[in-house]
Amino acid sequence: MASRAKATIFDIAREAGVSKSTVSLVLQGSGLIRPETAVKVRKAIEDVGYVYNRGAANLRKAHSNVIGMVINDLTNPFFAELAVGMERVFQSAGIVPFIANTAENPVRQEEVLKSLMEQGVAGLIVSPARGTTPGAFRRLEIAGLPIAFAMRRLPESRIPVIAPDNHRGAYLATAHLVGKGHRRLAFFGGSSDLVVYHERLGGFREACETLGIDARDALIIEGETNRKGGMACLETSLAMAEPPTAALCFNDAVAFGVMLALRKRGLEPGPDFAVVGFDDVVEAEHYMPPLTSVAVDSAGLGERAAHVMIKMIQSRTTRAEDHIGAVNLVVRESCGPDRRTQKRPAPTGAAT
Amino acid sequence: MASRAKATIFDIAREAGVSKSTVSLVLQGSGLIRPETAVKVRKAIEDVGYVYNRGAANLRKAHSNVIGMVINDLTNPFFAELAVGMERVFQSAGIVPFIANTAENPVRQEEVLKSLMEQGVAGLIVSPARGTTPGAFRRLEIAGLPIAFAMRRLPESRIPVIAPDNHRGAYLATAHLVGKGHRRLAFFGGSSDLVVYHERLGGFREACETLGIDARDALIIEGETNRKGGMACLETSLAMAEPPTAALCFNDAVAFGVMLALRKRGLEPGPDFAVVGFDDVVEAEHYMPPLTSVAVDSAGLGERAAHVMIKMIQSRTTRAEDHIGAVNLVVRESCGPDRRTQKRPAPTGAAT
DNA sequence: CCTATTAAATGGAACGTTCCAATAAATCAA
DNA sequence: TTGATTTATTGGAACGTTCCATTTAATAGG
Repeated sequence: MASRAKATIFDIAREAGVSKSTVSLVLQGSGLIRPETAVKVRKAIEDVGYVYNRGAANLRKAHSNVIGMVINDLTNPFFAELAVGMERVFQSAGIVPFIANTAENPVRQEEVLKSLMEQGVAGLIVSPARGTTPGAFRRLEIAGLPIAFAMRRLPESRIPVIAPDNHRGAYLATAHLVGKGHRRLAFFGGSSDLVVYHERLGGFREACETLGIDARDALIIEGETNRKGGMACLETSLAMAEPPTAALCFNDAVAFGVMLALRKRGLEPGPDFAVVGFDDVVEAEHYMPPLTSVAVDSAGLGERAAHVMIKMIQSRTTRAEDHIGAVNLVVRESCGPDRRTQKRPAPTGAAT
Repeated sequence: MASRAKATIFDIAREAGVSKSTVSLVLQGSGLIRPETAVKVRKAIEDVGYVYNRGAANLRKAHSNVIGMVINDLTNPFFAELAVGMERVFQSAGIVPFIANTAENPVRQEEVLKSLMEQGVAGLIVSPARGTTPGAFRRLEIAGLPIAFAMRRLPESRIPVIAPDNHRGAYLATAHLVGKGHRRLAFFGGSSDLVVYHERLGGFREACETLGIDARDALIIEGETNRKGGMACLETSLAMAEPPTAALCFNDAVAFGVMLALRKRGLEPGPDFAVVGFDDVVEAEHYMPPLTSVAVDSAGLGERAAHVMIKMIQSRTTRAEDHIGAVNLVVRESCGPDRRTQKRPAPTGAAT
């Protein structure tokens, strides 16, 4: 109820019988003030119910202590993990991370970015929304604000990126399927407006080529990056003359959709059709059957991104090296051997 | 690279050949300035690469335009939904919501709250971390800051709450199980340091009583509110002399764990043991079998909470009515009839 | 006991806005 | 034309800090 006018350092000063400057000094933990004075002041701070006004302080101080994390989809545990990882390291560095969600909407992203700038953030970590225009960050760049991309990157941009090794992940997964004897491989889900898509698809293609598999474009089926998209992909693929026997999915959500659709058709994921996901979200382990997936350690990438940002801020630069995080294929039970090729002669050996 | 000293309204003023006051006026979209002047100024704003300093503005203005949303676990899609719902309405009200995660840690929560206060937020929406001490918000309350709790409440507190009707949800779910013929009902997961737990358990108990079921305390098994907790609960319950035939789970995660553990024992969730969850997260629909659960519409509650907050801010009050959101039981396939009681006479009718 | 040195505390200007009171310019009524 | 009114624009003070240059107090050196 009360809400009497907010207390300022002047109120503290009066209460403690010192000057405002002295109060400011103890607020900053300066060693210049006599311990007994500090105690006195701290008591006054408590008594008047003071809350520090960081906005006023930032008016004078060179840099603020808040950084913005702009996430494209907080609802996706995968990105939420990323945010949580970042938070962890920022917290222990005395930096306050504010999270904002763009809901995969570039317009919203623009607004959010503007707000964060106005708030005077010291840096920005962004997982850009799908459909972000290449120039969207140009203004922030020339303003000299440290920015890093996490998880996703923009087509042509000099902004440092912290992301998993999508290419290699896809390669590993594809090789795994080939090792199981599959020859008709599909790539399900995702769309070409995402750089990640090209990276993962690139790994898939390279693996096919290297291992002597014919990667027909017809089996590369774009789609939504969720369960629904996965279901749709499976349906179209099975309607083909020569349907695939296995699929690498753009992400786990797509993979779950594929498994759902298989079940609906009375097929058993694994024995009847091999599916591997990407991201290795927590549910992957608990699904029926447990999903083979490429683990990317998003929390770890978040931590990494936070460290990069801290370094950028400290060295007041806007440049940093990219960081490509290691991935590893977690083999579970969603990939049986190909029943057809099984009877045929041994698979071709892998080059490289 | 550049980062020449930040442009201020004075720079704009010089560039446009007007006074700083004029610039301030156009910045606020005042109707007092001549349109042509406004255009001139806006051009200058663009030219000098100006970014508004909200910190400086807040120094004068009564209230800021940012509100803080403090979430106990962003990793849980359930709470993430809540945040997303709030964001939606704040955005369209010109309010910038900053999300902070406490990771269910009261200490962290304290820090986060402090930061948000220092940042000068206009209000706070909080889903308090487990183990929050009753006095944790006392200071903020007496500071006269509008606060609302979402999803969770604190034992004794006058702060308004926006939460689902946990009691009724649990009642409905329990009645459903009884309707299926079950007589030995268990309540799995959760712990008594959560108010929500008491609410849900209360609904369970009331339903048992009303429907003439003997709710033995032995069958109320506390546990972690995740898959692991669910698995543990099932194990302990099956080790009993007279094990239950059905369970209401504290939330969906617990329910998933229960189903997992059933499978592991060669039992089929549904036919062999009925399980119902709470929250109705997205996976519930897609699980094997699809999980019967109490839907709470967290995004809707988030929107509601945001509206309440906006009203509190506008009417500069710290009081508001609680809002208890409707729930509804989504019946899917995880609850078969009790095989044992099936052969017995018809179940007792429900009173009330 | 006085001066030089160090330690503590202080006043004032500055940071980038908003808002009020005041001015200047334009319009109107007579 | 002149004063009254309205419309646009402006200077100055204030907001709550930090930081620098000073002042004051305490201590040491001779």
